[in-house]
Amino acid sequence: MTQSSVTFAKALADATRQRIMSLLCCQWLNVSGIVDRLEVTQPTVSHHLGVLRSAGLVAVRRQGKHVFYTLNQDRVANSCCQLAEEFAPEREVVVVTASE
Amino acid sequence: MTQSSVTFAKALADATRQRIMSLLCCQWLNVSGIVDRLEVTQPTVSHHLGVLRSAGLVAVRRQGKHVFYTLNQDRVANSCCQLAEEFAPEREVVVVTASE
DNA sequence: CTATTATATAGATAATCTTCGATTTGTCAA
DNA sequence: TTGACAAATCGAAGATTATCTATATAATAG
Repeated sequence: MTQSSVTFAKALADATRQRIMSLLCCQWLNVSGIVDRLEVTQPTVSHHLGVLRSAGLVAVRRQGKHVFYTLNQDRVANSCCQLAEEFAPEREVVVVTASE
Repeated sequence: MTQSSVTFAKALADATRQRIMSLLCCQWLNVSGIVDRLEVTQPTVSHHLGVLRSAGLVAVRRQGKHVFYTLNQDRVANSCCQLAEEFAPEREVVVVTASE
């Protein structure tokens, strides 16, 4: 059991945070863009983004006044595999790498 | 974002619970057996087992006065894949099924 | 430089979670 | 049936977390 596997699980252990992750999954969005799509305040979104950032799950890019975030899918995929390795070692869970 | 993906993440979002999961990973253990191997009390272990049970992550078997638990690796592996599908849809995370 | 807009941080509150000691429930042996 | 042991539940204390409002910081336009 590693520290990072607890950190990863904690980062996913909240419905609002998972909704933010879904939004950031395949696109860059700035904070206001996230706020517009959810029913929580801007500081709440910033808080959750901070948690995701601490867990290393998002990439950040500043552009003028805006700060854009996106989910780091590689980190998510690898962390999922790591969890499976720890707690389902008799199964084999892998990231399929496109062979071309 | 499904309900179960939050439930699963919450179940893993505690270090003590992950330690219990490690213990139950490849063996059946009764509650006292878990208590002996950790530094927490019996009610605490029972509580965590209840959380894991609610999340459908453990199998339970009563044997006389003892109640034995083991981790359901299939559930863990599938839940990990489900998380990856939701939050890393552009990666492909799969459970490799032994081809014989 | 000042006003405006976007985001982060601070501080407070309420809810949730972890843990414990005490008690109850379940199971068996005598 | 009673006594002993295993596990679950209860109830409370303390810690952590989620959320909000208010405020501070950062960036830009004028």
